[in-house]
Amino acid sequence: MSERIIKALKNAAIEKKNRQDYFNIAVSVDCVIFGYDNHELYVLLMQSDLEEFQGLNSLLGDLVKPNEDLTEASFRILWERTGLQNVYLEQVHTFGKINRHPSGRVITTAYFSLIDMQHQQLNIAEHQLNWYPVRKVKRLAFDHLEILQLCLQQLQQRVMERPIIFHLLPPLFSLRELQSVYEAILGVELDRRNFRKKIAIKDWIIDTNTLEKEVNHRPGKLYKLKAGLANNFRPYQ
Amino acid sequence: MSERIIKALKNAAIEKKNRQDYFNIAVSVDCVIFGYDNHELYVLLMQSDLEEFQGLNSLLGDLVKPNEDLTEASFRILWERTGLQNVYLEQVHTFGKINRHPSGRVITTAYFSLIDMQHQQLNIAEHQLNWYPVRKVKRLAFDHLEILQLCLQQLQQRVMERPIIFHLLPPLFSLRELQSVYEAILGVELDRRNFRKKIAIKDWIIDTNTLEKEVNHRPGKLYKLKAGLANNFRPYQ
DNA sequence: AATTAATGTGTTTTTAGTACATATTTGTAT
DNA sequence: ATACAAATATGTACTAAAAACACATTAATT
Repeated sequence: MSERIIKALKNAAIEKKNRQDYFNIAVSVDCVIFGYDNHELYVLLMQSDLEEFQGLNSLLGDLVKPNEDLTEASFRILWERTGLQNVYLEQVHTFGKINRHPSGRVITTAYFSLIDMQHQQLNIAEHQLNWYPVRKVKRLAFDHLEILQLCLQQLQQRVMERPIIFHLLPPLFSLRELQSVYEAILGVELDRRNFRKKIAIKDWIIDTNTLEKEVNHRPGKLYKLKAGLANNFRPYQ
Repeated sequence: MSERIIKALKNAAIEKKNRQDYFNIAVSVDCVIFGYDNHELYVLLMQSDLEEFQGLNSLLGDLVKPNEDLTEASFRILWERTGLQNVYLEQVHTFGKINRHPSGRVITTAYFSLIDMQHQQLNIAEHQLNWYPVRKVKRLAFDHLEILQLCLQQLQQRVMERPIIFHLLPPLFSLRELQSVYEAILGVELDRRNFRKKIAIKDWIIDTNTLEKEVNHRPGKLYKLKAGLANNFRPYQ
C-alpha cells in the first residue's frame, strides 16, 4: 500500500509535500433513514456517543473502511444498526468543513434511505435507536441537523419525479395512504381528486382488485407498485 | 493531532480496530469547468499526469489538505490552475469506488463551475490546459468521463431552475446569446418567441437600453442580470 | 333501516406550454 | 440611394397540464 500511496501522491504532483499531510482525513458516511407512520414522517436517530454531544441525538454513521465503497459502507451501517438489507439509498451531499467533527478532520457523505417502518422488523432496542418525527427534530450532534434538512429537501424534490416513495409503504397500499405519505413529506395538504389524477398519469401503480382490511369505514382499493420500478430509477449512489 | 484522532476513533466506536485502517483514504476534489463560446459548451481539461493514463485528458483536481474545506480546495484548484477567483461552484456528487484511482484509495467530490471563457483571462498555456467541446469528449482518465456526464446532467437540470447560466456570459448579453447558451447546454433548439416569453416570466434580467456592437447585422438589445441574483441561489457547496 | 365516514369519480376554470408568421431594423452590395 | 439580406422583435391560436370544486357510492356502525 505504501508504494501505491507514494505513487499516488507523486502523480498528483504533490511529491514535495509531506505524505502525512494527506492522510489525516477520515471519511465517513451518515444515513438519514426516513420512515412513515400515521401521517407523520420519521427519522431514525441514535444517541450520540461523543462526550461533546452528550444527550443529543445523531444520525447513523460510521467511518468508511479503505476496502469498501462509499455505498457499501452505507449499506453496512444500515445492516449493522438495524438488521435491514436491500434498503433504498441515495447519496445527497458531502459535508467537508474542517471543524465539523470535534475530534478531528472527518469528511462525511450523506445518504438518505427510505424504509417501511411499520412492517420491517428493526433491531431498534439493541442499538438505542429511536424514531423521531422529522418536523420535531430541533437539535442534533455535529452538523447533523443541517444534513437532515438537506436530505429532507432532496427527498421532497425527488419524490415527485421518481417512484421512490413506495419504499416507505408496504407492498400493498391504498391511495389514501399514498397521499398521506406525500403530504407528510411535502408538508402540505393535497386535493384527493387532483392527487389521484396525477398519480394515474405517472403510471407507477396497479390496482390489485383487493380491498383494505381492518379499517373503520369503507375500505379502499389496494394498489401495488408496477413491476420493475422498485429497483429502477436508482440514481448514482 | 494524534490524540484527537485516537479520540475520534474511540468515539466512533471503532477503538479496537487499527488506526491505520482508517487513514489510508485520500480525499480529492475534481472540478468540471464549463465555458461557452459560439454555440458550443466547452469543458476545461488538462493532460493526465499519470502513466496509466498517458495521452488522456483529465479534469482539474487535487487532493484536499487537512486544513482546508472541500470548497476551499476547489477554489484553490481553480485559482492555481486558471488564476480565476470568485468562480461559481456547485457540488454535484462524491465518487467513492475502491478502485477508481489506480494508485490508491482516493475518494473524490465533483464540482462544476461556470466561467465566462470569452472574457476571463485564463493562464491556460502555463498549465497545459485546453478547452474541449463537451459533446466531443469521448475518453478521459480515471472515472472522469462519468463525472463529466453527471455534472452536465446536473447543469442541465439546474440551469432552468436557477439563474446560474449568466456566469457563462459577459455582464451584458443579447437574448440571442442567452438562448444559444441554453441550446448548447441542453442540446436542443428552442423557439425564439417561446424562449423569450419564458425568460421574461422568470424575471431574471433587465433591458439596459443599449445595443450590441460589432455584429454583422441588426444588433440586438443588451440585457444584464438583475442585481442580487448572481450570488444568490448558491446551493450548498 | 338509518346514519356515519370514508372512498371514488368528472367538469370547469385557469395557467402554462407549444406551434407558428409577419413586420422591423440595420448592414451590405449594387 | 436603393434594393437586398439577415438578423431582431413581437402576438395569437391551439394544446396540455394544473387547480378548484361537488356529488354519488360503499361498507361499517348503530
